[in-house]
Amino acid sequence: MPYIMKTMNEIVRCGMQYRNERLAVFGLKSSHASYLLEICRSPGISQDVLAKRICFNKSNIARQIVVLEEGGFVLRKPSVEDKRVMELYPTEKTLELMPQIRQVLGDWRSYLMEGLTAEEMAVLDKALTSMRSRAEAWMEEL
Amino acid sequence: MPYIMKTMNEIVRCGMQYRNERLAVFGLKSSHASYLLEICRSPGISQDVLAKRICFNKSNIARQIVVLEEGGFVLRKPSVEDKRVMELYPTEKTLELMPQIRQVLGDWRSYLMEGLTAEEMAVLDKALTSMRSRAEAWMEEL
DNA sequence: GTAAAATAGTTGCATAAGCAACAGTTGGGA
DNA sequence: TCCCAACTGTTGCTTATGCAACTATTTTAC
Repeated sequence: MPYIMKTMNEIVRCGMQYRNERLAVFGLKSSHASYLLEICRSPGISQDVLAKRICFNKSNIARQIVVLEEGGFVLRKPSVEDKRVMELYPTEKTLELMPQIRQVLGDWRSYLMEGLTAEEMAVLDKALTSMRSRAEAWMEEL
Repeated sequence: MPYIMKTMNEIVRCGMQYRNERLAVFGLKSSHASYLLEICRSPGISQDVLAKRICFNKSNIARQIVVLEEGGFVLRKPSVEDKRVMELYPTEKTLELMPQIRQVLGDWRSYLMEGLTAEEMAVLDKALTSMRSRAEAWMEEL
């Protein structure tokens, strides 16, 4: 199975285009979904931790978070414990929007995974989770 | 398993950085590996078909192929049957380089998949292949 | 207690990518 | 036959991304 990674790349690129199309009505781009998802999961998360969590360069986080803040999707609050960090919070607007965003992501996932058995899905989930943790481990050591 | 796609995105982004690092010695970037792999698999492939195969926008293909041609990695030959298409061929240099490129891709794959059983790998392969064909089917219909 | 190292975020720069518009070519239908 | 639609590739434009350098804080070591 020499083409697994290539296959994954292609699925991911298609997914980006799908999200770009479906999220446009909310004024969001493909990558913003990851940002908002993670911020909602961990309100108060710092930009640095966010960057590592979703494997983006911290400079992109900085710039896209500005966009999301200007769009009223995210609040940035300086941390009181550590003046270096900016805590990220979802706005009301975002919290109300999340079900629709999750719907878009869920639609794509369901469409792609149609035809797979529950067991295959479980293996896929387990395997990908393991692979991600290894990928992130590699990233950690510079 | 609501985070499968997000997990895949993250694995893919890490992989891009891995390839960028390891392929730099050959004067190649992350995405070039996909291009060369596909051109070696189907010598004479057109830019349009290549774009669809690896899920890239055709304008990127056009520009990156110029880079690869200038670097001596790819030959472009106008098709005799259809004057619109440019046939893409690997150069000798590329053919000699491919084992090393495959090695880089293989190293990353092996590293990521360490710990998975042969059966899990098989399921992963089957599931991803199915998902890719569905993803590409979606792309087809504009 | 202070200096050096590590951390969080920002910004400048170069580049890769997608979209849309365009030109040239081909093929099918009136 | 001729015209229109579909196709292949190119280019202009905008934007997203990564890297490296920088500032400002915090932590660590002496």
